[in-house]
Amino acid sequence: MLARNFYQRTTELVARDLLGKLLVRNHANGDVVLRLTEVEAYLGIDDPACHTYGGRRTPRTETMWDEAGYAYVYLVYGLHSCLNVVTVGPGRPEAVLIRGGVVEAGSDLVRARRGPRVGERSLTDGPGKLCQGLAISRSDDGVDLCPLDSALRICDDGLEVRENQVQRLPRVGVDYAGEAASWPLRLAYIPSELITAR
DNA sequence: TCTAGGATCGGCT
DNA sequence: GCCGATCCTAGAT
Repeated sequence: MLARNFYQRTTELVARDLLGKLLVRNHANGDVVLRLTEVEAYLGIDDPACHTYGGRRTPRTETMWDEAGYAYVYLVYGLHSCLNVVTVGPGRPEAVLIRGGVVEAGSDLVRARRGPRVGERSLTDGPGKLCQGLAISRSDDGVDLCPLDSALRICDDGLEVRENQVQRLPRVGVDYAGEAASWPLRLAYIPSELITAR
């Protein structure tokens, strides 16, 4: 279980340390556990790709301006939800977008939500897919991730992610942000069995 | 009010 | 690899 102070650090550090952690979703229909494998950092008012760039403060982004350790969920393209974790603290509207993970428990439930024809690999390998599979929607915006009984929380089961298992890549889908689109703020966790070169 | 555009996905070529 | 779906959000009028 990650405590508040885990999130009250620089966004890049939080993003790095979220890799390999477990996202736990409790729901009336059952629980789902997801191992986080891909995240993306959004650095607040100085980041042209971020929703709060230039100090923008709107009803949608209100959660980002508040305390760290809360879920910021928004809708993109009018149809997909995206889950973010708010970082740093009040007045510093930064966050980490959860882009992908691997289902560790509850795959039947995820499959039921994602559809029978969806392959194992594509169950939760994108921000919108992940939210659909875990039944995360706009109504989860502002949910506190820190309480032990939270319906949405992030746990540490002790898995260590070494530096050579972390891939740093440009962010996706933010070409409008100019040079900031190429900042290497997308972090991917490469499980050791997939690392061939060294 | 009105309008433009989007932190994506899945189907099709 | 390309393209359309789809509707909320933010900024302009």
